Amino acid sequence: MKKRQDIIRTATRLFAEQGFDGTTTLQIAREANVTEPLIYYHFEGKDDLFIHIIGEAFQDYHDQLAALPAETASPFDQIQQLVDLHFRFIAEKPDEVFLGFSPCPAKLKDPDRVFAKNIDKKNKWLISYLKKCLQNGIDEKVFHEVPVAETAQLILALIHGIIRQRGLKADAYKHLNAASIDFCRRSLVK
Amino acid sequence: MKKRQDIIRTATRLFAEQGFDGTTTLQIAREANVTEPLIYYHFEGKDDLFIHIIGEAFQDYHDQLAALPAETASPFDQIQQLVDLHFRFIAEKPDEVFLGFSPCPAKLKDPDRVFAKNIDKKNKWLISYLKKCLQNGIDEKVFHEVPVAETAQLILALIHGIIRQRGLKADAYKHLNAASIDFCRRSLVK
Amino acid sequence: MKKRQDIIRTATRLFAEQGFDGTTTLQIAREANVTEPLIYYHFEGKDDLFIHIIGEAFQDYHDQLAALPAETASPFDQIQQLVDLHFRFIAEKPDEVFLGFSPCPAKLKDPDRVFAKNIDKKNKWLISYLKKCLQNGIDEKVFHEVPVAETAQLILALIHGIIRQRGLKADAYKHLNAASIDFCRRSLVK
Amino acid sequence: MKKRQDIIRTATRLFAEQGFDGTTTLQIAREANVTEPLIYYHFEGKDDLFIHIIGEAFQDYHDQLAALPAETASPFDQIQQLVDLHFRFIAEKPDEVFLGFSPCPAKLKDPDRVFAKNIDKKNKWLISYLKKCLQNGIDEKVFHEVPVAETAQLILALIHGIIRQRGLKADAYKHLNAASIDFCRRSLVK
DNA sequence: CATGAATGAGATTTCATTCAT
DNA sequence: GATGAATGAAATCTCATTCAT
Repeated sequence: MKKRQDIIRTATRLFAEQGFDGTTTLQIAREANVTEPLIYYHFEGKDDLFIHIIGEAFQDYHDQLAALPAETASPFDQIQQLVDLHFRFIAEKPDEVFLGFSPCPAKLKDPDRVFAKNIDKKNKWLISYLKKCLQNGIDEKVFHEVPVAETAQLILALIHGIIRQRGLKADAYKHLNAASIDFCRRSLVK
Repeated sequence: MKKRQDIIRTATRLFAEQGFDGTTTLQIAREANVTEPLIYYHFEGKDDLFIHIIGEAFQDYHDQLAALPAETASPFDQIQQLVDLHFRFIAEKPDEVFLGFSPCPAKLKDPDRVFAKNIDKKNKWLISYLKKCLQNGIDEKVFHEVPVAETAQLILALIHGIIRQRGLKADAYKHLNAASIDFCRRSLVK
Repeated sequence: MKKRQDIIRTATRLFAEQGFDGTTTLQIAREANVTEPLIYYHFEGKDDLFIHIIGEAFQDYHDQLAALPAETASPFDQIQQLVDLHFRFIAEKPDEVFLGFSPCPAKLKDPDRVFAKNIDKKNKWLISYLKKCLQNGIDEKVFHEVPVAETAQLILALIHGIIRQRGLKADAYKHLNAASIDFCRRSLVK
Repeated sequence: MKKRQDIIRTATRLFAEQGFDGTTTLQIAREANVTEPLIYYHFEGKDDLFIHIIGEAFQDYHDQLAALPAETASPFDQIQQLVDLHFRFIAEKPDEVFLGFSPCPAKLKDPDRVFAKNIDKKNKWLISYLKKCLQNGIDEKVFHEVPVAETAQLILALIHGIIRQRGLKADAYKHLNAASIDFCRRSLVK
């Protein structure tokens, strides 16, 4: 059972570092100190292993998104919570987040497009959340009159861009987090 | 000679859509309406084809970077020029830019790490450019007192994030461009 | 193009000798003096190779069945023609016939059950042909009053049984053919 | 101890349905509701399990063959007894008989060719038995003057052919048995 | 008896690349 | 320039079998 975790941990790292297609099952096995067939004992195949990893990451992520204080907080607080959440998640599980925000591997036989739909849904949810916050802020006259759709897209792009920057230290994320919040606040709040 | 262009065009698109490892030479050949050996007539191999594509994109990109009005413009103008440049480039050659800002394929035998070094150099140049602009702005008291390193990284992340968002229409890029500039201006300029 | 035929010939023999599951693609390649990937160049896979072989055999067989002189001949002549046809076919292409009368390999992904349906159709056709001949013979009072369904099944079993006996010489088939015809004639014709 | 029987029963069915090579130990275990290692507790391996099944079937079969009333009966009675015996056996243990009359799996490591020799011996015995009966019948002027070797082979083929027809009901075998006996009698007995 | 976990050997398949023409 | 045929190397996956408990 420990070896199963070794496989998952190693695969997560390698998939994030080299991509799904750039990672071989042999490499995963070697770096996890197991034999190749063990991967097939615990998972149905390379695809299944990947989907399992993504699934777990999504689960965790969605739980945290659902726990966001939706109504009570002020518009900017809500945005800050969203940004903070992502920074926390990045610092904690950089590989998983990276994979979760990467395009679906072309070869992955995903007949029901579970994968693609999840990403799509997640992006739509984030955009919708940001748009709501921005609109509220504008309506309440606490935000400048920014173009809502574009600004939402832009903040999301900022988050994406930070996720893609891998290999930062925990400290660096903390400073970057603070700078990002300040950057957005100055731009949005009157 | 037309077929050579077909190969390059098709390969560029497929590499961007599916990644280097996720794209086979057979697929490139089929979608370009040529036979596989023709790829090897025009290029030394898959790696060479990829490097050629990246190289052309970099060339173009570096030329445009070099043409940025370094000294004369105001600090924010300089930042705007950089952002605008990327937006123009994205709208014009989305696949090439996407590839240029993607991590190097793990399997690419790049003994001298030409590829990796180029990316590194490019990122360092951009960060350094942004830091210089920000420092100037702060020194000239036209910018707020932002943390220079983090803010540079953040603006770069924003650009990266927009590059990763593929599939937008030309019009969408225009609006996003304007919104981004305004967003940054409000945040930076006193 | 010659090598393609070598693959087909070798595979036919090996599939007949050892069964589909008992034959490896490496063995086929070795005995056909080609490399394994060449099999995959000419066919989509082991399954496809097998289906191709069966398909060709069936085609040939069906054409010969269709050429049987249905109406004109006397009831026993019709039966004789059917038996003779099979003996000719066995002597000529023992492996193909053997495969054509074997159960479908369990592992063969045959989603549309083309294979199973073909065998079924063929058996039904043969039984129906034999029943018609027998009924005609009985009605014309040239045959004994045998139970039609069972006797048809029995003659078919005889043919099957001979097909399963592999490794006979051409001469042996000739004598067995004659003996079979005489055996049936004595049993059926008054 | 019950599980041992479950393994044997399931393996027998699967080997008959899918062939030795087409059946995996995992499949046997699953369909017998046991775990794979239990198969290895009760048998030395897949080969051993198969040989055990064949062995039991042969034992039973040989005992019945030995009990055939050799000398006392009339020539045709002897043939009838042989045919009846097979029909009884088929109706009772269709899978075992089917396996007993199938070619030896290519992969079965059978260094002493026990398996192959058994089949050979059995076929030779049957042919020799039938030839003796036929010769006796001809010598006693109760049979037509048929070619002995070919006719023996032919009757054996008939039996083989019926064995290969799987999935018939008990009733169907009864009728087919009667029809077969009548068919042979009319053909042989003056 | 019984099992969950693990593995060595090997089967099927893919793919970048080359050869002969 | 261009191609059909072919291949070495390696990737994914299967399977009979064993080990530790």
